[in-house]
Amino acid sequence: MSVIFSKKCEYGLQAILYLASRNEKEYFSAREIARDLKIPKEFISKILQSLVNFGIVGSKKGKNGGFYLAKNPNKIRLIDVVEAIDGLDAFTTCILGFPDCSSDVPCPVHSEWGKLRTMAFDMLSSETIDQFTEKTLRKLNQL
Amino acid sequence: MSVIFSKKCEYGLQAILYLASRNEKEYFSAREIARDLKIPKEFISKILQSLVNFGIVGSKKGKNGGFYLAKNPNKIRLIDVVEAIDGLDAFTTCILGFPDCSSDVPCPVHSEWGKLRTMAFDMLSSETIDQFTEKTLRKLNQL
DNA sequence: ATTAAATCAGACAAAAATATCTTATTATAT
DNA sequence: ATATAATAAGATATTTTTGTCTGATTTAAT
Repeated sequence: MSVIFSKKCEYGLQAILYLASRNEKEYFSAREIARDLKIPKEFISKILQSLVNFGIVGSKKGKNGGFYLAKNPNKIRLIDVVEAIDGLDAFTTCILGFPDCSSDVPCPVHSEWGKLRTMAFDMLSSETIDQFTEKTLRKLNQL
Repeated sequence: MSVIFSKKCEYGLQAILYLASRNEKEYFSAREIARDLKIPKEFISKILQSLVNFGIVGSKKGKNGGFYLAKNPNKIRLIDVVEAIDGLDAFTTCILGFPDCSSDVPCPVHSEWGKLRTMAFDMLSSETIDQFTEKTLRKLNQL
């Protein structure tokens, strides 16, 4: 299957957008995030833990604890989340998997795809989470 | 890991480009394709078989047999190969995996990413294999 | 005719991604 | 103090993807 983000990364982005779009509480537990986004609880829990290690998300243990954004949403870029979860290999390695593809000895589709990939990277790099919070809220209300 | 094409699809595209760029023989065996492209023989064999079923590649059994392009390279679009191997789901399903994402109830990044994905789709749809044969030949000579 | 070399089909194996379970630790509410 | 509910960490299980093996059939060269 062709795919752009791994499931982990999809879920991570969803969770980040979820956290950013709700400010009625300080902490959101993995349980409620999982319920609302229909993601396995233990899985999203693991993903959030790794985002905690990257400093994007914060957590509080114990009863009534949970997760929260550790940074201002206007300081979190989509690419940061992608990098934390999936890494940036997809933006640097050869799109066709030719082992020795480089700018010097490019694979046949190198330059064409390079453009597209650069666009994707730039888009992810320029767009911050806060730009999507309204839209996310609207979306969550529909679920 | 974020990724655009599956390994199968990468290998399939590589093999198609390989076939299109060489015309010194009529048939190329899975063995030599695998050797030159450094792909496991049985794996590329399976992939080529599925491309045969889609009518993109033809095959001849028996000694000195092998695979060949069943169509003129200027009639084979990159998207055809992708579709045959990975399907087109990546171009239609929600990029963030929101289960109920649609144009009516779009996910937060729907329209932004929609543009990019449409571009990718258009690029793959407009580009045919013959446009890359020279480049592929150059690439293969370097291996 | 026989042998060698190829595709084809299907079963099997290994690795990676996704998902679940279990236990420990922490913090709040009662 | 105790019970409850949360994160954290690590082991385990399942599923999907990737890769391998075996045998059948086909074709050409010898």
